[in-house]
Amino acid sequence: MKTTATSSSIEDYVKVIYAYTEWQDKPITSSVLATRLGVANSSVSEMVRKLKDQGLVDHQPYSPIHLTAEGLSLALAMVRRHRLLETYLVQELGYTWDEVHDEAEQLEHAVSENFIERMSNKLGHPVRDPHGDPIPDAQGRITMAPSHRLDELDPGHTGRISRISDHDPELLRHLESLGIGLDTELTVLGRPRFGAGLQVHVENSTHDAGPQTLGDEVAASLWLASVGSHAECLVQDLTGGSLMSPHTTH
Amino acid sequence: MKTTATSSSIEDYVKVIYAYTEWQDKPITSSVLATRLGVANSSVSEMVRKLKDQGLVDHQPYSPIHLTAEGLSLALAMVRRHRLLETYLVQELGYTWDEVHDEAEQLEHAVSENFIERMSNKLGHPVRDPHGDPIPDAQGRITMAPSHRLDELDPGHTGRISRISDHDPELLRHLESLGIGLDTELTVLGRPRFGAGLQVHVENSTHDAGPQTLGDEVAASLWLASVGSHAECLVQDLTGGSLMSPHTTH
DNA sequence: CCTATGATTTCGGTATGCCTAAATATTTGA
DNA sequence: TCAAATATTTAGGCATACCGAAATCATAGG
Repeated sequence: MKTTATSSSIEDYVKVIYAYTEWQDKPITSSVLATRLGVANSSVSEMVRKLKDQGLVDHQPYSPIHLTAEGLSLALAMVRRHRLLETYLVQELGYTWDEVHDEAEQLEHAVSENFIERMSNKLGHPVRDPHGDPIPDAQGRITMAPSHRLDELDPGHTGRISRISDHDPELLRHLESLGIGLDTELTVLGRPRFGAGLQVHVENSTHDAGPQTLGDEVAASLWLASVGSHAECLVQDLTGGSLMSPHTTH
Repeated sequence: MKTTATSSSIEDYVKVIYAYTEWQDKPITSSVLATRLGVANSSVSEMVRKLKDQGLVDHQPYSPIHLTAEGLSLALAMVRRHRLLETYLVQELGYTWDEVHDEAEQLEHAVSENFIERMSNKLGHPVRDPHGDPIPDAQGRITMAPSHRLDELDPGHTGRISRISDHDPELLRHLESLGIGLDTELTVLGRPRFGAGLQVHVENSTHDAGPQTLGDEVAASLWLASVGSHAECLVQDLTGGSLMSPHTTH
């Protein structure tokens, strides 16, 4: 397993490929990858060839792109970096939820393995970031309570919020004002007879304890873990050894 | 004052040019710059032309290189970043003196202005780093007690160590074992009749309190501030406003 | 079945920042 | 003073990573 040098571009490509399949399993296509990275399609074509040469992805021309075991390992290393950084920025430097993403995006390519492990240590080796996204351990293993998107649950389900999509900072602020955060206990009441949205009962609310209606977009951004299940489920493992260090051009 | 985009290479060039004149005043030459940056002379020639085009240096062909006011401003911003980062890594993440340099070298190009100011805030806005090197404030102003290199002082001088050159990590460890650190009180006794070295009396020593002999290299790595003088002297100022942000390619 | 449409790749080109080798300028000392 | 040694710059190239335009592939609809 020769660890070829990985540039920060390569790290970004691999990370985006991984991210696309984290919460659903269709593999990513060239054009989606281009959009997510903000580069031209032609740039992706070239880079994917390079990633393939380096053994980070499997790819047949005109087909979707899959990570190899080695690519997955690198992606998980980057995800670990990103989420530990976000957690650290919030807990140690007082960043707000919506400030951290861009900062972490830059830092993840610049910090050393030493830095990462010292951070993890200082934080007490957290297994999830401030949004509830799981943080892979140094071996690339991911642990997370089995969860479902709120908008896919039938009425009656009770559980605690285990993940909040961090795509829209505005939405994060909206949820805060509703008293909904990580680990908030919630019961799904159902969809109102007419009109949109999902009615839920927020348990711990410091606000009014009554039922609240969440917009469709909001409900699709929340994951619920059954309140009974304390099972932490090992979602991801890498056969063989420790996470590859991204080995940036230091 | 248009702030042209500065790459991390440009930041390095400007920082090294500045560093060369920080503790003596001969301007840096092309080949010294090349050595310090670890690049070929020809690369320096090209980059210096570019720095000149961007208004960061003054330079006539075949002559030494000077920073312009704008270049100085950028250099001070980078020095501020570097030294704050070193201080932070030592104080908050338990790095040792000799581990911090390379890490800070990478991070200084990646962190945002926001990150820097949050760090400075958390550290209580320190004015010097763990080696005693002054940290410019956000306006580029440097404050430091007037000091002299130990090997340039006449016998009888008493003062406290105000700076320790961080070039040789081994030397740092050696000093530690001698009980000499930042703010250690010291009296210069003189040079022994024959042979090399400088005899000093270490005041606060937790070790034996007798006179110790420092090698020439050691003595040249220590700066002493007179113990009476509590004057903090403003060494550097930038006419006009705040430090330019390096504005990395974020 | 076969074409039109959209997705993907290939083909020249650009910018950065580095290199070696060759040319040119400066300095030094015989 | 002037040639040899040294310092610096120019010239020609390379790698990375991007672009737009043109060519090629895949597939859905008629």
